[in-house]
Amino acid sequence: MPKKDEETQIQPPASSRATGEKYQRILDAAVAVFAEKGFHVARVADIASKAGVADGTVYLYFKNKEEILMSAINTAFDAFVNRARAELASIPSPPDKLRRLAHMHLSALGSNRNLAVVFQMELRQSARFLAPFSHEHMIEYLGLVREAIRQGQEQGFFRPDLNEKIAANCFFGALDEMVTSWVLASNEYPLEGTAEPVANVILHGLGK
Amino acid sequence: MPKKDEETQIQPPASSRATGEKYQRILDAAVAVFAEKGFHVARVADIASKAGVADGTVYLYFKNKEEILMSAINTAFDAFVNRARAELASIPSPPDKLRRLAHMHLSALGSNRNLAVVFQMELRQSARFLAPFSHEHMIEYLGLVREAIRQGQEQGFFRPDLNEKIAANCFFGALDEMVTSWVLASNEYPLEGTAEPVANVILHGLGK
Amino acid sequence: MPKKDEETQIQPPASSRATGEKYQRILDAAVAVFAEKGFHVARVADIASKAGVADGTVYLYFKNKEEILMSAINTAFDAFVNRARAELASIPSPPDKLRRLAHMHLSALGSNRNLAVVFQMELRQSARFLAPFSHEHMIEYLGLVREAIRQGQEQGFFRPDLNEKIAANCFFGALDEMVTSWVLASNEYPLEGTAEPVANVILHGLGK
Amino acid sequence: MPKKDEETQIQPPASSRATGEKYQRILDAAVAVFAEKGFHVARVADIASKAGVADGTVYLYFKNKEEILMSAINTAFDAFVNRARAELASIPSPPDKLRRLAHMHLSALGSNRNLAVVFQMELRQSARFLAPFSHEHMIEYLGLVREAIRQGQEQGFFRPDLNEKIAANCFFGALDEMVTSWVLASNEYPLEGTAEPVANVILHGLGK
DNA sequence: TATGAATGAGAGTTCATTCAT
DNA sequence: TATGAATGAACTCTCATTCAT
Repeated sequence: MPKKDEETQIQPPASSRATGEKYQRILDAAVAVFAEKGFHVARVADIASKAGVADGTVYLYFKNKEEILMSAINTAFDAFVNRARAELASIPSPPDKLRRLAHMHLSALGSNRNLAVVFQMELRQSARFLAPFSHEHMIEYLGLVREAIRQGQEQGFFRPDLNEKIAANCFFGALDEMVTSWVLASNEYPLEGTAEPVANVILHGLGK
Repeated sequence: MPKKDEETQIQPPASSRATGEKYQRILDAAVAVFAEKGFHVARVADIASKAGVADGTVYLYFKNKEEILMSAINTAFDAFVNRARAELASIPSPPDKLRRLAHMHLSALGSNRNLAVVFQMELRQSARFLAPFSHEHMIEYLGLVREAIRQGQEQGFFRPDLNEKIAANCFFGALDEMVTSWVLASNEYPLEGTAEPVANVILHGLGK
Repeated sequence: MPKKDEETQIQPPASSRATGEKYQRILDAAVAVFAEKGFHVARVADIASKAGVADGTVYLYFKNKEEILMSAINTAFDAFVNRARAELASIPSPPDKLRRLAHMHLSALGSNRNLAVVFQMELRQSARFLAPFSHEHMIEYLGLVREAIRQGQEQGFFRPDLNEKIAANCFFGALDEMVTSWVLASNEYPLEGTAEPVANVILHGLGK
Repeated sequence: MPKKDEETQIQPPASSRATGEKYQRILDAAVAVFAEKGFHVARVADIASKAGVADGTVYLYFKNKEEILMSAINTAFDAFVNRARAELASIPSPPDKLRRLAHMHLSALGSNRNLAVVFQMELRQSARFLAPFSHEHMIEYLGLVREAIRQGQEQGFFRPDLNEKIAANCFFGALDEMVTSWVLASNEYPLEGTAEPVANVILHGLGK
């Protein structure tokens, strides 16, 4: 089980000031404000104010408002995909890989509600209208899923006739919907707790 | 097989039947513009221009920009849920109900790409930040799915230990991801064509 | 002798509203504000306020602040050069042409102090940093001067060994400096009144 | 013939002789940046960067951005007027004085294009909107010209009926226009080379 | 109903200047 | 002296909405 909080910690790029302390504060504030109001309604002044810096200071760390969102998404996504790839490498069984991914996915977003809100609410828009960089991450993530499914088919765990892309979408879509549902829910419950039943349904669905 | 094009036709409210033609033109233009630029970036002037009316005319039919989006979403959602409810009533087998829903879902959005884009890109935002009315539709739709699942459990088609809400999320999430994936794809393919394999995976996953 | 006030009237482009009334008010206000503060220090809000319109209204008539300045300069310059060309055509004697140009030059700017200030203070900058269009006018104007000088040389009025471009610069420079000097002077005096003595010096200087 | 390069060298005030080197570097950088972008568009950071110092360092030598421009203009103007006064004192003939001034004027600016650009583009603005100190220099310079003209009239070289101020403006205006024309020209040519013909025209114009 | 000119609040971004180090 | 991160006031331009015609 990964340490939850660090999982989704957003890290400053190497180019930043040594400490990155203010960078981090602005990024955290931005995620909170984006989560509360949505990217377009959020004002840079809100972010600065929440981060406890002057408006202009934001622009010492980020080129513009869009870059703040992109940084938040990309950093978290990057970290997640890298951790996921590393962990999967040490798991031989394809079904176990998917089960592990389900846990990681729901744990990562379940441990940082603001980030989860931003991912569920802004990621699709950003994939379409902002830098398509974030979409690359998505493709990479789905690539991990597809790889595991392919291996599962080869090793006889999953039905070989299933279209691998559709299967991956089912897996990802189910997890994604769990997060959306959790984000929109007013009552709090541990998101990762739903990983097993979801994995169960999908793995069973993929199996023979 | 449902008649595709009419499925997602947005209907004017009874009060403006007389002028329905212009109402409809504005709504269609709005969906196209929202699909192209996203709600926040779209300008009311774009919509008016695309609808071939003056800016001010838009406000004779809609209170404000937000109401245009809400009308588009609600009208389409309403129509879809009503049709879905009606169709499901005539299908006795719970698995067949879900299979039918998958077809309707993917057919409805697959037949109107602009509307699909708006649903996939704007619905979540609107559920959170705009009138939560659209979320009601979502709950209603998921209610249909849950009902079918519950019946399937009662009738022994599906595993009785599955949490019905989670199962519904898996079903809906898988379909939703197929649409998102289709919307973001550059190459064109018939969305409804993926209904069978997706239903297959999920139904198999729910089964014993 | 031309009617002074109409000489420097700035006219709206054909594309404008039929009346151009507001266009004209904004342009006049802009010239006054630019004259008072200089282009960069002048705020669009100053112009709008002085014109008695809302800030946004300015942008219904001009693309941006720079275009306001360019319009003011180009319109006045255009009108001047066209009038000058027309008048010169009816004057056979080259020295009389230059004498007439001196009067027109000083009369045009002497009848609209704000415009004169803008020309003397902003024209050079605009020639360098803004659209070089205004510089084209300058070249056109100097072309008229050079043409008259060339004719004067051919007809034996002026020394044939004088470089025509340098001679034109002397003529224009002398007039220009009279305007600058008049603009910077605190005491008021009729600018056109200096046309004769200036023309006298330069024409004498060009003569044999 | 004067030594060209030193002519327009900007000197630090006595108080900062010790650190004159950095003072000078900032001033030179400022002139270059002002010449390139114009005073208002130039950023202090540009100047600091070009001078190879930190932004804050600029403020150890100058009170503000405006003072940098004023210092550059005043220092160069001061040096020029002093040299001019000294040289004229040793020239007995009024026409020769003017001829010498023409050479000095065009040589001084012709030997430092950046400074020439700043003088031609920014001096008028600064005379009006910034410290009127630079205007004092102008009056002083024109005073030298007027003095020479007056002497020329008394000694019978120039027509006695000419208004001395207008005559001085013709002289200065012609030179000034030569500089402006040279600054705006894309092709390079030695500015001082135009001193003789210009002086020729004006002196002839002033003569009997 | 329909128009579209006019409004004016609002937000992102820049940059001269300061000051703790 | 020198630095450069931080500040925050200021300004251009946009656009949803209104209303006189």
